[in-house]
Amino acid sequence: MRKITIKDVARNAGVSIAAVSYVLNGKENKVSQDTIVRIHESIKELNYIPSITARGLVKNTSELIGVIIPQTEDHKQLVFENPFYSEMISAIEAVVREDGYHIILAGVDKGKTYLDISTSRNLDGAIIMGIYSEQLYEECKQANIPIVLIDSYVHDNEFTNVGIDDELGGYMATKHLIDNGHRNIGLVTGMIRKDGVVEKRFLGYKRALQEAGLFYNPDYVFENSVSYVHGRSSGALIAEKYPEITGVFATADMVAFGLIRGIKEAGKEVPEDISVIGFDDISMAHMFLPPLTTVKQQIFLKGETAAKLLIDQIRKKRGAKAHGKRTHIPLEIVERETVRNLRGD
Amino acid sequence: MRKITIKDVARNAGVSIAAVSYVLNGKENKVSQDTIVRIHESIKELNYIPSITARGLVKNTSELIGVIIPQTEDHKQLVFENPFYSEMISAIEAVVREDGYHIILAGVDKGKTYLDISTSRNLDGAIIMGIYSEQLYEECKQANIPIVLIDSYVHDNEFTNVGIDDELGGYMATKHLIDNGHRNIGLVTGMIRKDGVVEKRFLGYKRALQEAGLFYNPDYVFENSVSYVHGRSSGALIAEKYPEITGVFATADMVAFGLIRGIKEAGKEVPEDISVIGFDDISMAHMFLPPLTTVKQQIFLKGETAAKLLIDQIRKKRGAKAHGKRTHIPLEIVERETVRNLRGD
DNA sequence: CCTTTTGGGTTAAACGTTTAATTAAACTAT
DNA sequence: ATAGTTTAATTAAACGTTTAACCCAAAAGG
Repeated sequence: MRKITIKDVARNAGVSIAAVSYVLNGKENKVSQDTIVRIHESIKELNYIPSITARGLVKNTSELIGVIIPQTEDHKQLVFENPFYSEMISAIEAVVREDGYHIILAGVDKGKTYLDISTSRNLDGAIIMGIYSEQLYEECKQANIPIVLIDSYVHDNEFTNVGIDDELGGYMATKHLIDNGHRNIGLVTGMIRKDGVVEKRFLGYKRALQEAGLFYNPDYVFENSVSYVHGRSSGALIAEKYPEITGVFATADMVAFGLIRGIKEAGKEVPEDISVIGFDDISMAHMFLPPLTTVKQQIFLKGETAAKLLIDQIRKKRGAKAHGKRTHIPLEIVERETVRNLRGD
Repeated sequence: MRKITIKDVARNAGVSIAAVSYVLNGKENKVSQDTIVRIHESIKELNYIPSITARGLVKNTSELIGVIIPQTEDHKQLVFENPFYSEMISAIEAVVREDGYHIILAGVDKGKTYLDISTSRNLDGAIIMGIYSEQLYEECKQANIPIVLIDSYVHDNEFTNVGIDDELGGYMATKHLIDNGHRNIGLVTGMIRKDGVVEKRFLGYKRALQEAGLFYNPDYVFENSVSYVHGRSSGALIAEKYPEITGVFATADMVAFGLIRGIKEAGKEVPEDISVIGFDDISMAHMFLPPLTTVKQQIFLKGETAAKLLIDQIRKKRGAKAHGKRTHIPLEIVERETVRNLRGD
């Protein structure tokens, strides 16, 4: 059966197309009460659903929001190993749905660039999670739609940022270990890239050490990828070769899980022999055994905040562009069972 | 700066709009070699990117694929607690991207129904995960686009199904326990609904019991939600009140995690006192401590398969509609450390 | 009673494409 | 040289909306 269009409704109600469009758009001062109800009846009767596509063409909108998330190395899959992203997406979807937007999920490929997606799809806005090449940010500017960056430290007035104070987070984690009497503290982490979130956490780690008058030992930082496997091998390594290390800060919960596994495989116990503190508080953290002590970032709130800021910006399009604003979601230590208090002994 | 359209390209290349469109669509027999290159040059020069929206209007396509996933009870969030879905989505996105499609992610709300989304967005196809109300399936038929259902047992020739043999899975899990010498076997599971996946697994559980000449004891099935918390409370309950139970089949890994926690909290050990087998093999299963023995379903393959089938159907639109086909992804037990062999003793 | 305003409606252009129909020129074959 | 065919281009309608511009009748103001 043919698709019903505004034309059918108009005919059915015995009015012009324009009249229908006016009531669809709530411009009710243009139409008499009588016809309004007549039109509504026809809409119901015919089960008419307007085409967002057609509307988009003339209004130059799409009611679509792009969500760009990191991909695996081979550019094949979206990086969902870390549930972190899913939780955030869930939050984003929830808020944009309220305003009739949908999210389109995409990785950015070699061939199709971000700009391609944005302009060909006529995105109304985009949320970009993670860190990418300079080129991508350039493209974003050209795309000329509201964009909010999550967990990125590019400082450009074009973009709104939401994230956490990673330096503080690193500091808090390390300090928590120190406060519990640890003095030789390892750091296991992904690649420390200039202006990346892990660099900030690393900086926080160093600050806490310094503040406590502890010596920063580069040998104690195990830098590779933010992954379970890196955690696991580092755990084994630490347990076997660094008996003096009593506490380790893993810059992501996933890493912490691997770390604990590695430590146990090497015959030591957590937290009896080695304490571990993670970062993120993904939902798995409290389910893990032993339940993971970690720096909690409110993932859901983060996604929600990003989405709200984006919607705001889309709304007042040419209004006050929220220039280079950066919102920080608060952090908090959640103590569970992987950090031992050396002081109490 | 204004958006560049096909018109600009045409002007720049000194040809008609139609000519440009023809080369864009590879109908190169309609255009001379000379002009083809001239047009390509203009495209490059102006950085022209075609509007999918506009094209969609005339071709009646959107190059958009809807992915419907379950929501939390309150209909607020997408159900991402279970990483299961994220993994599948990642797979789906990967394959549809190859063909230039994007996925739009949505929960189905009270207000906006599935049909609304589908027709207003002019979806080219949809993948629906999980089980919904009759009404939704009715709407789907009316929408009249290719649809593939993942993990659903609605039998209707309109839909292509991909899933696993849940009955067999339940059987395999239970049999594995039996083969390891267990005789009193608990089942902890979500609500057993007619024609739902958990019902099938439950049926498999009973079949394995029966086949082994074991008595089916309704008291041994702990039916509630597929969630960590349900697992946890059931674990405590089993450990405390059912000393005769030595093995438990949890119908989802998430549940198994909770189960193990509950058992340990009640002072018993896994697998020494009670063995546990899960279902799914989400990536967390091998990271868990102890690593979880489970029935592995190839989640990624499942998503991939669904996506491929959908694309196929979209392609040969009016061609052979893959009528009511059901594809089963193979299952396999992966033995890790939560099932104890009682026989060897 | 004439002019202006207002309410309620319609017409038609525009959004950026695709594609059927048409035309014009250049070849082919006789 | 003529008719027929092929090639390469253009024109214009169509897709489903929105919205500025226009129109007319009735009400309001003077």
